[in-house]
Amino acid sequence: MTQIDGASTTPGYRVPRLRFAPSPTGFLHIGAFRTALFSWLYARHTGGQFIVRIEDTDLARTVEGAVDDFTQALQWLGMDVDEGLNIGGLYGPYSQVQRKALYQQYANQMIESGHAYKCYCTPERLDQMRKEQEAKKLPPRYDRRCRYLSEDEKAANIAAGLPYTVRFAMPLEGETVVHDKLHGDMIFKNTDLDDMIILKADGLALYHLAHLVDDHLMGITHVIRGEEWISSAPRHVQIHKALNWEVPEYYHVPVVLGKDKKKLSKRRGAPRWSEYKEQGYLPEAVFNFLALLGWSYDDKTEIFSQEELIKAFTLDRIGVASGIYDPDKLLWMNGLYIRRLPLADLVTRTIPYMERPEAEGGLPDSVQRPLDPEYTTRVLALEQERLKTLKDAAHAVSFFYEDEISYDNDILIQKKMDAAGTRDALQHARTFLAGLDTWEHTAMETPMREMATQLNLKTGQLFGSVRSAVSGRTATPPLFQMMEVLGREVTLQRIDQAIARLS
RNA sequence: GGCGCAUUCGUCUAGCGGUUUAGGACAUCGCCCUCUCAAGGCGGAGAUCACGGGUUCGAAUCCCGUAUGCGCUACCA
Repeated sequence: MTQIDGASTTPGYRVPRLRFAPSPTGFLHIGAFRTALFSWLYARHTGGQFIVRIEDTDLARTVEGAVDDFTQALQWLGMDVDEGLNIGGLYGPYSQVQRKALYQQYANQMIESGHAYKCYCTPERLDQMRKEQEAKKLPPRYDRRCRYLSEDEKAANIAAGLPYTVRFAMPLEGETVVHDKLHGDMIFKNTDLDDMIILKADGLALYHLAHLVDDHLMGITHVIRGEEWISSAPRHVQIHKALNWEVPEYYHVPVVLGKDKKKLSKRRGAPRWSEYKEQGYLPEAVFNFLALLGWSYDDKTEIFSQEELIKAFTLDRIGVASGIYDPDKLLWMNGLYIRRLPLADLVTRTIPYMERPEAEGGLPDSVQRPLDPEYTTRVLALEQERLKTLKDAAHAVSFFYEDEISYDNDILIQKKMDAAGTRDALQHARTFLAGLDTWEHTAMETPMREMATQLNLKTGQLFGSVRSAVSGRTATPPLFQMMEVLGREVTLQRIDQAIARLS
């Protein structure tokens, strides 16, 4: 295996190198990508590199398809990767199972230097020890039995071929300082740190060793990770010392909490990232929203394009307090991004949602696919500012496409009106509309306002009846523009049907 | 239990010793606009800056306690 020591081959100034290192143990929710986003933004802000590495040392929990899933997520969010699995790079491989020998090499090195030792304790003994400690209300911790094995005992264990793990020999006194750029210096007593396992009995490294070896070899300069790692950070600092390696800059960012104030997790109902795609959220809106989850620019700016974010993003403006993620605000932001979309983009991006089967939130199955892009452009022009998600469109505009609309007769009859009066009003409207020279909304409004006056109706009453007749709805885009798009034939036909319903 | 991190409107946040009667955004309420629904505009309500002590002429801002929340405490990451 040829490896390049990234940290030592580039003396002096190093281009920032940051990584996203998920473990493929499940499908990620958007909170998980927020940390990746910070790394990506900083890499792009500084002209550095963004690396993706798979932390797959836990074979038992590895989930099929997980790597594909987050690869797609990065793509969807527009986070391009400089090095990583399936892409390659100078510091590969980028999957930890393929780097097994490397971890063993450094573990051995530490055994030789006295910074680590082989532990022959069985899982059963460990379990029992933990139970006893808990019963005595003591902090559960390895009792370091194998650290003090005599040479004879060691030889006997080796001769017997006993399986072993490798543990890190933590300093027995003193303290460890973790320099964190967000939290400042965090000081830990070494007596609170135990001799954790760094190599499992099967020879594979644990996260504590593996991530650090990789970060070093891959020349990672800034480690941005969730604050759930703070507790183990002093252990990582100690391993760096034992290996005589430089500690990267740590940024422990707050976890994202759900409504229940617990760490966002799939088990607690946090949607997968793909849910947002499926529901018709725009990746640029999700990206913007995610960036604001624990990071802020100033006291007012919160809408940023990706380019603006790259320009504005600095690590020092990441906050330290955990925040509850607010789906309402994301929904608002998505609506805002939809409104700002050029119409042509909106159409091409919305049509796939509309063409989905009815059962999946698309238009009624009776509507012919594929949709006419030109007609749909005219339809969506009227609906754009009313949409919160792309998926909303199908329901909002279905009456533009249906041959038969169904509705309750009650909605035809407006306040302070009766069936006969409504029928009469619709008849007048029908006659007028049928006689128009050109079918343009600008030609409709003024005459119909006059008509309302003549009929002794409020415009709201007349327009409301016509609206319901033509759409089967009570909430629609502006009436005349809607009728223009529907066309004369459909409009008149639907008014006729409404009149028939009231007879 | 131990160790650690955090604590400004319901929520996200600005604030880094005096410019603050604590600013913005979402949500909420009201008004305006208006053919409905939105969008938009204007305005209201909403935070004794967790609490208690210090330091200082002066603290949301610095220090120390307490409380609460969260995280870690695996041959998981």
